[in-house]
Amino acid sequence: MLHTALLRKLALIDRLTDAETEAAIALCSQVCLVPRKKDVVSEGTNPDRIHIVLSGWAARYNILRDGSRRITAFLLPGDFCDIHSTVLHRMDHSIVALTDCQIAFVDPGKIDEIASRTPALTRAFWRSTLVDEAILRRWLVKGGRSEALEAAGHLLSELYLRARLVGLATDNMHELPITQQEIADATGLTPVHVNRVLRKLRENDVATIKQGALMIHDIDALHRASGFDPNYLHLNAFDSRA
Amino acid sequence: MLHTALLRKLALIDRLTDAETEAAIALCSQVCLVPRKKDVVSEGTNPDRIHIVLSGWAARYNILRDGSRRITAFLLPGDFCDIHSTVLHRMDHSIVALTDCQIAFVDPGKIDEIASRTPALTRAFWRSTLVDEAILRRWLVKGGRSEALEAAGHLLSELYLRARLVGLATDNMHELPITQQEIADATGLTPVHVNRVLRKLRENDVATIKQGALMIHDIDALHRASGFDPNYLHLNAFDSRA
DNA sequence: CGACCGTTTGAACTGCATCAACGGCTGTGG
DNA sequence: CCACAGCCGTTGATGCAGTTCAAACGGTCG
Repeated sequence: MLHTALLRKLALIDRLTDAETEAAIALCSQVCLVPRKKDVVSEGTNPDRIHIVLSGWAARYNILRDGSRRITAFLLPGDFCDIHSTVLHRMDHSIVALTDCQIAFVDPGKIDEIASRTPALTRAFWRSTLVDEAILRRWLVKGGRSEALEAAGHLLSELYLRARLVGLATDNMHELPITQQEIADATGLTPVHVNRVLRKLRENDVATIKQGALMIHDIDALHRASGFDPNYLHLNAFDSRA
Repeated sequence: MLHTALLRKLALIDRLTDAETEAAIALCSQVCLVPRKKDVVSEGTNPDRIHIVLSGWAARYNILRDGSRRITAFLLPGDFCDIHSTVLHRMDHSIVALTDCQIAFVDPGKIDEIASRTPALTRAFWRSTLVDEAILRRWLVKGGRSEALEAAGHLLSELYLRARLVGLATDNMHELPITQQEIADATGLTPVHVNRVLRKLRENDVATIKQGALMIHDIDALHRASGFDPNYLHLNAFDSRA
């Protein structure tokens, strides 16, 4: 199903009733295809639709003054592109499809409507935004002049876990449809150095990227090498609530 | 007034009725003093209160594996410390008072109550979170291996503007009660290099930090040098709404 | 089969880190 | 009122992780 990933993600975040689940599915009624390399939303525009990734991978990015690109988030199936535009009027960054993507576009009014009718769903959206913020903080912590291997390893750890969460990964591998250039844009390294770091991971039998797939040989070693602690993804957010 | 900064900030974000303003003021009824260098909230805890900075400066931070500290946000008067804890159960970072601070602590239930009674205020809080997220993204963009002068200059530009917004700055100067070490922790540079960068700004008659105050001699030069574009702070968020 | 895109490897360079020391200001206790 | 301690800012010398430039290799698609 197209909306599987979204429901999986919401289910992880909060317990939803059948009615709320229905409401979430209803959001995905209008779908468009965005081909690889094309912007889903562009900087400076004020989109009149909220976008949700249903299939494929996308990325949030800014173009820097020197023309290079900085990726600030990877968007997997189930992720919102721009709830921001419900309240902030202008995109301060762009979103590009890294693979061919199926994107649901939703009338912002519908979100407002949900906000008033199904509070639990609102809380789930709200929570999902806060998790996005936590991920951003973690990227900031990992990016700031810490070692290149740590930054890249951490990114792989996060993507692997997030892919698993929405059902995109098996025990020790998943599709990783991103180039080394894109890993470089996300970590702030050069593609050349990303290549060397990935080679080291391969040589140490930690993880291998081949033909668009990530194979993890030793997840513990990967987590150790990159200081990865999944707590920041707040996966058990609702388990611990009364 | 203690709550002036909070009201100024909310007023910038959204037009509020008198009743909503009253509700915001009511949030600040319980205040405690947190002395400089003491944690307001600590990582790993699940605070049962939401905290709002009323006076003084605070910072969000994580301790890295090597023992160093990474600051991920500066909190000025009017800023929320941890709305997160309304929905996410566990702090994945700490918050420390950089100066002696007056902090309002609010029962999370009160926030929920406001959410149902005064939707405009809820939207203002929501929007303020999204601005925080935008600031994080910008830090990520500026931090990722761009030049040290750009990173430091951008931080000063942002702090100056944010200080002005809540009434803490005059035309070309404001109190900047943070050490070079703290600028280093925020930019991912070493204190030594921060010092050299600040010297360069001073020598070029761009900006000077002296005795806990930032004097800006040439704001345009500062913005140019650091590629600062205030748009990401979404200051005119509500002006452009219908 | 050629063109293109992404990956891989090498060689030389550099911005920032690291280590180390000193100077100035502030507060504190004798 | 002075002496000392501690914190913060400043400056110099050296080294390295990652950049930059350049070139070759392999798969894939029209």
